[in-house]
Amino acid sequence: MAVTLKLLAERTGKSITTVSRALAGYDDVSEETKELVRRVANELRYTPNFLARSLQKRRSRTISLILPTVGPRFSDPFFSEFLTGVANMAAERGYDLLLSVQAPDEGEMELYRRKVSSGQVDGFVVVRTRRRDPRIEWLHKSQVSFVAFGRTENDADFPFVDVDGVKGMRLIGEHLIGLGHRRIAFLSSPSELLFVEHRLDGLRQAMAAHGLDPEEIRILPGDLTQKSGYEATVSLLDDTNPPSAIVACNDLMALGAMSALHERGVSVGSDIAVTGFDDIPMAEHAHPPLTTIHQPIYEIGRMVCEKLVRLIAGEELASRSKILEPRLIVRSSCGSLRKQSEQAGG
Amino acid sequence: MAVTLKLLAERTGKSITTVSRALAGYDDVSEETKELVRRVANELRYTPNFLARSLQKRRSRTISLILPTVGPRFSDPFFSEFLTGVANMAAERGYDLLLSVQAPDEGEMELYRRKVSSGQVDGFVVVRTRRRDPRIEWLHKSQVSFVAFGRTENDADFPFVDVDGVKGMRLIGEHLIGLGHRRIAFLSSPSELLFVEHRLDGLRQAMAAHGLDPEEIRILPGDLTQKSGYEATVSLLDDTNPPSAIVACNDLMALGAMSALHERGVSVGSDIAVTGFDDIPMAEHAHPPLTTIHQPIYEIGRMVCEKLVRLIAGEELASRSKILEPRLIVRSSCGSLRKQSEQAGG
DNA sequence: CTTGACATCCAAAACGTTTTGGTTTAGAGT
DNA sequence: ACTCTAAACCAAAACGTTTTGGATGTCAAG
Repeated sequence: MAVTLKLLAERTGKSITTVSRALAGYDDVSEETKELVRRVANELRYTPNFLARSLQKRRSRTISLILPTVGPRFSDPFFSEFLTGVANMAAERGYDLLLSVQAPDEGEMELYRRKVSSGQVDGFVVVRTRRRDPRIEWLHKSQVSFVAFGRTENDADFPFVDVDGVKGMRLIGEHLIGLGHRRIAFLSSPSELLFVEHRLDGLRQAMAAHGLDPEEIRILPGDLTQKSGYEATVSLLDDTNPPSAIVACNDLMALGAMSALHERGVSVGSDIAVTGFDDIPMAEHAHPPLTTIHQPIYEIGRMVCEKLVRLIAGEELASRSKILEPRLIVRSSCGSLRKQSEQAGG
Repeated sequence: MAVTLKLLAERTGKSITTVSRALAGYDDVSEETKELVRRVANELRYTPNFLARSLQKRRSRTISLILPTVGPRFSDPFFSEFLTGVANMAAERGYDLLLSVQAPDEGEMELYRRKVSSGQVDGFVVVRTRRRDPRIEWLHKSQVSFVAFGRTENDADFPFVDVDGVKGMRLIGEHLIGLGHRRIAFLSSPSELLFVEHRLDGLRQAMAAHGLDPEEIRILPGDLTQKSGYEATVSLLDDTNPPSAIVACNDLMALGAMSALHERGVSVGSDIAVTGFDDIPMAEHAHPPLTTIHQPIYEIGRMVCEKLVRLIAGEELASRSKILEPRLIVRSSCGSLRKQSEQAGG
């Protein structure tokens, strides 16, 4: 049925070894023979059996990405773009991408272990890193190739790509303080995720740098979803002394906040400032467009994957880790500068 | 290094055959031996080599999803949820998911072919079906297992899951006409995608059912992105006789339209009605919340995957295809009923 | 004592590659 | 005539499973 080396050997009158080596381009095969083999291989549309090859080479040219979902359903606007970056780079380098979904529980580590010891994958892309991350500890200890998107608290030196969240949120803070905001609320999320901590730190640094007390930041819990941004904001509005600026730790929560504000008739941009973080596609088209920090998420996906492929190939990485510079995108959700001066003038 | 059947055989003093059959639960192995083998396998943390097993069984227990991206980057809010559905069901059934990204060009079919003939995957999930879809033609002809999300024009009877777009958009049409709208614009996209055609048909049917001329629908080109919804709407607003309702063929375009309307100071809901299709998470939190058609996208992912797994296992499918009933979600982007009556009263 | 049935086990082949460790042949050098 | 080298080739082993087709031993029935 399938076209195998055996068939090619019969058709060319050569041995399986020779056919194999001809296709692989070894120079102990004559030019004529190579030509012949290639021709017949093309005619019969020969495709090497991936399983047999991987079994023998003990390399599967496959990388794994295990998505730590919380509920059964989740919706991360980042996800598709990051994944496309990873998948595109993987394809360019001749790798395949095996995707799994697994809640961060007891089963999680077992899944990692099995993927490795079954010979299925050569390495991992780790996403949504946690403060103390058992995945990274295990992968590091087991000497399995991996690259993370995000950092952890344990000081183990492992390869990762991340955006400088501290600096990013400092930029947001500076921007808001520059616009005159003093009463700031921060829409947070479970502190298990380290990047949230980074972002809050950045905001605190900006406060401190301007002689303001970082303790004055009003911190509200959330879980990164629009819904939780909405709910947190509703509770804020019932307060006697509501903040003049709402700093959300991601865009989704910022959009939820804006939704609550609209509902209450509070005008975003003039009555209150709202900022996000991530610059998801929706941010630009929100109403009003959202001031936020841009993360080049597609590029990050590519970088993570490229590092991983290098690692698997045994190359030395010039730099194990890379922290990207954040970029402040000023839109009108904090009031445009023009508006500010108008207000000052009026 | 790795724990193999050979090692287990040595440790238990049995043959490789017996160890293999013990673990597989055959009843030509004594209970004691099974117990012994299981114990040792657990102690040594034996994991079957996936590649060797698949090679021998000629089944990889892996399904493939090849994402037909347009540009290098894309952002589909559906994607993450659909994929999670597929991946979750795959995991439940003991399957893995291999993800690739490939533009719909010459390379596309070659990729499908290679995945099959390399023995890498047992079947495919096909997404974003096109009117005449070479992927489906080829898979059908080659007798490869696959399930599609969406239909095609060619009448080949293949398994798919889809939402009844005609009916969905008819519901939207009825709703708008019931609210008194007559001048309707439709934000379309390249007609290569069949579902867009279905949706337009539904709108036409609603018009015709109420004695209105379907030809009166003003159709504007687009490409399913917010940006194109925005641009189409801007061009509409420059018109002398702008429509009273904008029907977008998906939510993203509807959000782009709303963004343009806000910018021009047109009030969505009272001055003009806007509708979407899909019910992405953002729709609920838009300003105003978007009236749209709900698609249970996570469930669809699960259904598609389950059908595929069944097909691969050689089970007869009770129903090869499934067309889901659409559900109209009325929010306030067309004006709330209360508002309507207020207007009437004033 | 033979036969058959049954329970338990296992050697070898197979899946399709790549790698190892050769062999064969022709021609050059001495 | 002999050895050496280089070019071209290939048989067999290996990767780790599962399956095929027995083999062996025990016990009961005849």
